Amino acid sequence: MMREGLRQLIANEPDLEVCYEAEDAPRALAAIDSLRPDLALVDISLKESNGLELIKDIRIRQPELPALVLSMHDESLYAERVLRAGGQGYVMKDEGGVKIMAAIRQVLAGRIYLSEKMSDRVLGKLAGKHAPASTEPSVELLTDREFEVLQLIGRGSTTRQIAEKLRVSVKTVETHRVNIKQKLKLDTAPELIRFAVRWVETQSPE
Amino acid sequence: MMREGLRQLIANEPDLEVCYEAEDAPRALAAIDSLRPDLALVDISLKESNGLELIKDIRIRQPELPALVLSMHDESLYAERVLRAGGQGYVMKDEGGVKIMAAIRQVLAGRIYLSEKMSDRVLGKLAGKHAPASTEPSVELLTDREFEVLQLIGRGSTTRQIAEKLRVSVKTVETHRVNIKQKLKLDTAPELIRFAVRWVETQSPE
DNA sequence: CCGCGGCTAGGCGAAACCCCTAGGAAATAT
DNA sequence: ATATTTCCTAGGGGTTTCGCCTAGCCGCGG
Repeated sequence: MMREGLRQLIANEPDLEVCYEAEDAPRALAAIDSLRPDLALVDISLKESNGLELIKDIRIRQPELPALVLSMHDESLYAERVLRAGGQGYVMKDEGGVKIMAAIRQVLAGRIYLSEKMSDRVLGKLAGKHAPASTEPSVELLTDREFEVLQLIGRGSTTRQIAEKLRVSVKTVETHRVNIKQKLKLDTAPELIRFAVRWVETQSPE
Repeated sequence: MMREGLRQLIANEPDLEVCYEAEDAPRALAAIDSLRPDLALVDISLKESNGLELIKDIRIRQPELPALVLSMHDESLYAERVLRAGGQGYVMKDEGGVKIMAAIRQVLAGRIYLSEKMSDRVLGKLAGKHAPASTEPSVELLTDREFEVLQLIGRGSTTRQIAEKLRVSVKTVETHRVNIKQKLKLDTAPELIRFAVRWVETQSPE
């Protein structure tokens, strides 16, 4: 149904045309090879395989073909991953037809599309970069001590518990937290904890 | 865009008509009062207020008006809560037009609609055989409001932000947090956040 | 009618958060 | 060799949240 609405939206634009709708990634790639579209709209909420791999495959086969990702998630992490995978834009499904069309046209014009709040977060980190060398965000900017604190935060420790474990003052831990937030461009304490929890999870399997 | 596709879908049915599309819950309720529709389609995507409250409000105002919930989440917990709140059905947005129409017609016919796997789970649970085998242990102890708070915590919101979003006092949110911690047997605030983040992640996998 | 669960919210002290500054040590640049 | 930067440390002070109280209101069910 999502696709139906999207097709309708595009069909209303006189200068745009939907040349194919793929059920899955293999068919999408095959169609891209044969039909040579100007733009690929990728739904990243696909169960069964993920859209990021599809974007990477598209990038390999046709580096010039821009990919605009439609997602139902509003997480900046996804937007970052999309850009790192080589996608040209990221727009949420519930954004409304106007914004989606704006995204489509912006990407067709060769630009990157991100919603404002996303671009604020993401742009600074990986603007212009096309080398996906580093896997995770800028965690590597953290010092050893900050890194240590981040991990303890990610395990659910309180500031006091961290201070005790590291044998330092609570004030010191607070300073580390502030520095971590700045380096990771996080605004609030809950966001810091959330990031830490996620990061710890990705680091240690299970 | 979602709405556009949905309207298109319904417009293609000769015997069905879309009488109104509401931007938010208050407008929806007002329109329900004046237009007296045969069915309410409720988007439960939980950005901006929540659909459960809307369903309850609908139930109060017009007990005979059936509500079919459209969601992008596929957790059985949602389906259960929807039914408990008085909804007549639960269907996922990416289900395809055919299934969505089937759901609409089934609910219009006075029946409850659930996807197969959900009805299996929900009915099985009500039947007494306890085969949860999924999700965290005691999240189901939470009330709707607590559940909502838990999700916002898991998305990295501060207490204040949650209070603003839910339009209640900070104190109320704090009370909810305390109750959640008790029910989930969590000791500290960071542990609560950690749990919430993990739980939210299991709801919308990458 | 009354109780009970759920949502609401205030009081209050302690803890955490946030922004500021700052010293000493080690690494790095000049 | 000296200067600068970086890192770890930590305090001051004001705001916010936490944690544990109590408590009113309402709808539902015995």
